[in-house]
Amino acid sequence: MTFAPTELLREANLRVTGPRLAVLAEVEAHPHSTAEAIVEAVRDRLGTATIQSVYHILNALTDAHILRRIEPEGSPGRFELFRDDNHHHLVCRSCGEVSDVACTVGHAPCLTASDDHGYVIDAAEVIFWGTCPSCATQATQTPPTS
Amino acid sequence: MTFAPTELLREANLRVTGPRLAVLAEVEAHPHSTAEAIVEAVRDRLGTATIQSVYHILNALTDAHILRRIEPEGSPGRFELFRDDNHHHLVCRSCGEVSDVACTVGHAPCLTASDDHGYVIDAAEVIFWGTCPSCATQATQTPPTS
DNA sequence: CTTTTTGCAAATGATTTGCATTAAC
DNA sequence: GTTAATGCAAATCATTTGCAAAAAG
Repeated sequence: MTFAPTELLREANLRVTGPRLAVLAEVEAHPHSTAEAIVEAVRDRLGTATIQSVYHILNALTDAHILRRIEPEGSPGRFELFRDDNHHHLVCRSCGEVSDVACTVGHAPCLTASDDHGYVIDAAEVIFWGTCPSCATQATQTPPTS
Repeated sequence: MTFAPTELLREANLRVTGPRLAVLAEVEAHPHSTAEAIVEAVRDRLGTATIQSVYHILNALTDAHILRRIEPEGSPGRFELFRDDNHHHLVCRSCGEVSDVACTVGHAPCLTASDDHGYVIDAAEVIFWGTCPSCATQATQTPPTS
C-alpha cells in the first residue's frame, strides 16, 4: 500500500529527479507498462521525455531492485514495481497483455528445481501462456470457413 | 531416443532440405543453441548458410512444433527440439547458459494459476535463474577489495 | 513445372552507448 | 562545485521482410 517513491530512490542512493518520479508514478499506476507506454506517460506529466532517458531510468531502477523487468518472448519488455511477493504472470499470446497471478503455493520459494545442476538458484519465474478473454472472444467471433 | 528428422519434416508437410536437416542435427546435438551458433554449425556441415535462412528455418520448425524457442531475458533466443515432456529451464544470469530441469511434479500441467483471470491457459513456463557452477567459481576467485 | 525454400539486401524494433549539457546534492 | 542524470545522435543486436534465384516434389 505504502508507496514512497522519493524514499525508494534515496535508499538506493539515486538522485530524486522529475523523470524518475514520473516513471515510478506511471509504473505504480499501470504495472506491466512497456518503455514506450512509460515515455508517453512521462511526456504527459513533464512535457518532454526521450525514450533513451526512460531506458536509462528503467535500467537504473531495475539494477536497484526498485523495478522488475518481465520480458515476454516476442514483445517488448515490461516493468512493474519490484515486490518480493513471489507472484507470477499470465501473458496473452495474442495481444501481449500481462496479468498477475498469485503463486499457487503462496510463499517463496514456491518451486525448487529437482536437479539444480550445481547452480546457485536465486529466482524461479513462472509465465502462464494463454489467450485473454477479449482476444478469445474475437477469435470465436471469426466465422469458421464453411 | 528415436530422432528421425526427415520424417519430422514430412509429417509437418515441410520439404526435406539440406539446411533444415543441418539445423535439426545441430539442435539435436546441442540443445539450447542460439541462431548464431546454429548458423556456424550449418556452415561447417554445408559450406554456406546465411543467418536469415536459419531464422526462416527456425521459424518454420517452431511453427510446426518441431522446435521450441526459449527466450531468456536479455540474451538471444535459444532453440531445442520440441518434446512434450514438461521440462523447464535453468538459466545462468552471468553467461546465459541454459540447462534442462525435469519438472518437480513430473507431468503436465505441473502448475495451475490460482486465478486465471478468464484466460485460456495453454502452457506454463518456468525459468529458474541463478549462477552456473563455472561462473560461481570465477566470481569467488575474484579477490575482494581489501 | 509448380510451389516451397533459400539467398541477399534492406528494413525494423528494442535497446544500448558516447558524449555534451543540465540538474541534484 | 562535484557528481550523477538527462538529452541527443548514432550504433548495435536480434530478428523480420520483400523479392529474385534455386531446389524439392
